[in-house]
Formats: sequence, structure tokens, C-alpha cells
Amino acid sequence: MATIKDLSLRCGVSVSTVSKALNGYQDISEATRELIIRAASEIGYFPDANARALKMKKTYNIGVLFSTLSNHGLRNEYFAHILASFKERAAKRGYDITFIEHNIGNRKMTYLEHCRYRNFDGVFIACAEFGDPEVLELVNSDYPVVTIDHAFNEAISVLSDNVEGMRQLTQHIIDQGHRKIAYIHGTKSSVTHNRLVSFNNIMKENGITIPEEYFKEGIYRSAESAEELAVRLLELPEPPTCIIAPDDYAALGVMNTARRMGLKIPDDISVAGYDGISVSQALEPKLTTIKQDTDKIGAEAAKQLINLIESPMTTSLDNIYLKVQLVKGGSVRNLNTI
Amino acid sequence: MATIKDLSLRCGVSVSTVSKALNGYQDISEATRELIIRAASEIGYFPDANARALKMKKTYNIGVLFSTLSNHGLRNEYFAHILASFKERAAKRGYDITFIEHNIGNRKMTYLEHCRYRNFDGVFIACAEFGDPEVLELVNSDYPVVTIDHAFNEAISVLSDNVEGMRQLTQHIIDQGHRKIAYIHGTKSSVTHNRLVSFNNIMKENGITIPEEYFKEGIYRSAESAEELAVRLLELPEPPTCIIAPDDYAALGVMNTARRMGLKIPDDISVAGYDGISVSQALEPKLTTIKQDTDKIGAEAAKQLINLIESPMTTSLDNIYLKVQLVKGGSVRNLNTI
DNA sequence: CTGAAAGCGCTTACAG
DNA sequence: CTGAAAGCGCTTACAG
Repeated sequence: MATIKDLSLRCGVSVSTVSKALNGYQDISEATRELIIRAASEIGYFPDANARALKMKKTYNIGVLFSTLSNHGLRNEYFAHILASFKERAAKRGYDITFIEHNIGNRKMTYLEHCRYRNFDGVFIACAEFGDPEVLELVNSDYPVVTIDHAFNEAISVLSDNVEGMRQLTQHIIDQGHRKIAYIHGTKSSVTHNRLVSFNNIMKENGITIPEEYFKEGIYRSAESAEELAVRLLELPEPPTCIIAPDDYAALGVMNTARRMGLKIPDDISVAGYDGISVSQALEPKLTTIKQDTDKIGAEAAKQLINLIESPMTTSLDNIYLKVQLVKGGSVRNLNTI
Repeated sequence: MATIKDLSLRCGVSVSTVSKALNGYQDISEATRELIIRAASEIGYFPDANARALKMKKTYNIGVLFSTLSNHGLRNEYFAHILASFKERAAKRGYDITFIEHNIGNRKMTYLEHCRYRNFDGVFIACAEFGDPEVLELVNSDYPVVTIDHAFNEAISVLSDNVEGMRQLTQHIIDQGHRKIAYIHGTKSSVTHNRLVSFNNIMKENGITIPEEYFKEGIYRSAESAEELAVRLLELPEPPTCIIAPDDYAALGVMNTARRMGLKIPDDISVAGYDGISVSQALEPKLTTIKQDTDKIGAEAAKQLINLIESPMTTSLDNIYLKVQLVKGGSVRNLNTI
């Protein structure tokens, strides 16, 4: 690798001058600047990121926390897509991304220690156990932090609008003439809570009462869990006409169960999902679901984080709610036209 | 952040001594070492990765090339899973991973330039356009390189054994009594080539001749492409009894098409996929497919790359072929028992 | 307009 | 067994 010293020798100027020319300082003559810039591109010079970081206390590197819990992390389409768009947007703004790890080699580090070790400029918490003390330590540190789907006072959170999403989905199902609507929700979390509240509010608004046994707690992204719960719902004396699953994978489980019990979708039982993953639209019938705009979520998170890094004084720590989109598939039957 | 100087002041020794004690040099008295180690953990000292990298020419950071082409990159379950296990294994060995980008901010860099800028210790090419001059430049550089599913002379390649996978899948289908087997293969690549060759060889071994019109070139991971081609196959005067899709997503498209045409799976038409993605086993019937062991591929790639980085003289540039596993789902009918 | 010097946090031959 | 010194590649007050 060519260094700034090679350039200074080649151009017959000092390293100070080279550095200033390359960094756009004004007190360099036009001729010298041109000479240096040309030489730099001729020998393919690039500054050494580590040396620069050491001096400038700025790495242009963002730490991304992406713990691989069960059914989470990179193996989850929702988060993987968010990461993809985050990475693309960050690159455009000149930032690289590096994963934050818990233990790195023999050194046991906390997440925060890892960040300090690498001198990240900011932190993106894409998916994590939000109650984990190490995560809290990170959030409460002086690092600029952006999270997904979980609000903290000390960080910017980008959230898919779960209240609105659930509202649209539920209202659509009601509009199709359904009254007996069961809801398999995910394990408790703020996301789950907001969806449940929204579901209940829409029911109330429409004057519908949902019996206790129509609510089941399942596991996000677990087809097995949904299958088991679907059986219990469908074997009720008065089974629902529509089942809302916690997500599209779970919805797939519900559909399989129904078919195994000899029921046709949507003729005998309607099913709805949540997330809008690609496979949900490759099914027959296409799944009625709420599409979360993962491209937008990732890009927005990157934008907010970099703003927070570069202009902390003018970037407020607000939550950003992103629109969702109702996808009307063929899995919810219209009962009005019967 | 506490520095080595803080430690030296606190312990009343020189920075040299601190550094040596922390790095396990032998010429330090036991007492001094203990004093320093204790102080270090008390104030939560961690060396600065950038400073260290500058001096040692070693960053403990691996560059990962993961271009987001259509249907590729993080949005592809196959690659996302490989990355997940790569990242886990690399962390265990003490390496972080950072994505290699094409353009970083305003600076247009080639992949290689980005690697030099960040001083990566090695490069993992997970998915990329292998004919791209920039990729070739990277492979031919002096960086240790590991690739997936594509062999280069100058790098280690970890490959899923496509010949063996296609052999098992095809033989299984033949064993079920099928003779009229259509194959929608992906666009041309070495992977596609090897599968095609293997398919043809098994046919020959079994004395089966496949008519030209049973071969169609589709697009990997495109349900639409597969749907269109499946129609053409199923409308042939003499349609196949089984269709092999290039991958599981495409297989889903084939299944939908068949159902839309009023055919039952597997009673009227058999379908097989390739990859073994999670959703393929959440379908009814479960898809008969070849499962690629993404956990193994990612972990093996990390292991090989780190060996190459740390022991270049004893790590040979061989290709590593990983076993695949036939998943007998319910989507291929047994014609022998009719 | 240019350059010598100090310094970012670390490692490591070398001297004592 | 310990420490002073040089140096990794860069930036930036400061002097001229």
C-alpha cells in the first residue's frame, strides 16, 4: 500500500502538504493540489482507515447488533431484508458496517466493550433481547443508537406502525363479513402488545365481542406452534371463521393444519398473516397480510443513525413510525356475497 | 476509553511493561504482571483496535463480499444462512466481519481498494458476479480469499456437492418409477452446469432418454419464471410425470401452476426442488428436495479462511466439497405401487 | 502557500 | 526484569 509518504517523496512536497491537498484544505496552491491529486490517483493511493481513525477518532464504521436468537437474526427474512437496505444506505453515506459480537476470540467482551474496541461511530440494534443488561448498557452509553421495533428514551427507534397495521388488517377482515375472528399472537413484547391492543380496539369499535378462547399465544415464525394452536381453534364447538397468525410463517402452519383437517382455504376457513414475506405471495391462495416495508425501515434507520452521528445537535431522539400496507390476498373469504 | 498510558500511570510502570504484560511476554515478573492484569480489568481496559492494527498490520477483521444482485445477497435465504454461520464461526476465532462495498461515500473504490483501505486480513466472497473484473482483481490479489460455489485457482472454494446432490435427487425420482422427468434448470453457471451434467449422467446410467423439450432454462429463485415454464411443460402432448425445479422457490411456482391447472400434487404431477429452505418443509405436501447444509458451508468457509490467514504455508488452496442431503418429502409420487 | 513537529494508542527491538 | 525510543500512517495547530 502506498502511503502519504510515498506521495510526498514522489511530488517533492511535505506530508503535511499532501494531507492538506487531499483533504481539501484551502491554503494549498492550485498547482500543488493538482499535482498531488494526479499522483494519488496514478499510484492508486487510499488513506489507511486505521491510521486515520486513530488520529481523528472517527472510523466511518457502524456497529450492527444482530443476535442470532432462535428464529431471529440473519435467518429471519424480515431482519435480513432490513439489514440489506441498511447496509446499502450506509454505504452511500460513506459508512461501513461491522457486526457487534458478544465474545470475540478468547476475549469476553460486552457489546459495549466491543464497540469501544472497534471505535464504532454509532450503533444499530437490529435485533436483540431488549431486556438484556448488555443491550441496555449499550443503549444508555454515549453512543448514538438506533433500534428497530423497540422504543428507548435514549435512542431513536424506527418502528413499523403496528397499531395501524393491525387496524387495517382487522378492519379488512371485518369488512369481509367476519365476526368470529381468532388471533394467534406472538410472545409478549411491545410489538405484540400494540397489535393486541389495536385488535381489541377495532373489535370494540365494530361492536364485536371476541371470546377468550379465540386468543392464543404462539411463537413468532414457528409453523409448528401455529399448527398446534390452529387445531385447538378449529376443534372448538364454535370455531372461528378467520384466524389471524402472528406472522406469515405461522400463517403457513395454520393453512397446512386446516387442509390436513379437510378444510379448504378460504372457503371453509380464512387465514391472515403479518409481515408480507416473499413466499407469502407465492402461495395459492396468496396470503392476506400486512406488508412491512423492510427496505424503508432499513434505509430510514441508516439515515437516522448517520444524522445522529454527524449532527447530534439537530437530530431529535424521536420514534419514527413507518407506514404499512395491507395486502389483500385470497386467503380471507368475502362472506358478504354468499 | 482508558488507554495503556492510564494503566502505566496507575501501576507506576512504563507503557512498554504494560503492553508486554498484557500480551503475555515472558520477561515480566509475575508480581508486575498480576498488578497490571488486575488494574486492566478494574478499569475495563481494552486495547484500541485501530492503534493496534496500525502497528501490527493485522486487523482481525474479515471483508465479506455480498453483492445484492436480484434475488441474491441478504435477501436470499441460502446466502443469508451461510453468512449467519460464517459470522458465528469467525467471532469464535476472534475475527469481526465487515461488508465490502463498491462505493463508499463519495469515494469510488474497487472492491480491492476497499479491502486495502480497511486493511482486512482476508476476504470472503459469499455471493458475487464471478465474471466481474473487480471480483477477479480481488481473487488475484495477495489477499487470502475463500469463495462459495465457484472455484478459482487462487482461492479456496467451499462447494456444495452439486453432482452428488443432483445424483441423489434424480435417482430417487427414478426409483419412484418416473421416466418422464423434466428439468427446469437455472441460468448458466458452474453450479447449473454440474447439476445438468449429473442429471444427464444418471439418465444415461438408467437407460432413460429425455426429450429436448423437457429441458427449460429458468431463473433461480423466480417463482414467476418457473410458473411460465411449468405451463409449457404441462401443456406438452406428452407431459412429464415429474418436474425438477432449479430451487425451492421455483418449485413453489411449479406447484401453484399445477394446482391452477387443476392438477393435484403428487397424484397428477410430481415436483422436486433444490436447497431445502425452511419454507419448503412447511408446505403440504412437504417438498422433496436436496438440503444444502448452509450452517456447514458458512462455518467451513470461515475455518478455511482463518487458517489461510494464520497459516498460509500449511493451508492448501483446495476446493472443499460438502455433503448434501436428500429430503424425501411428499411431492414426488411413488408410481411403483400403483 | 509550505513544512517541521507533535501526537493519536499501540508494539517491539534494544539497552541497561 | 524494566523502560526509553522509534515507528505504524495519518492530521493539524503552529511557525515561517
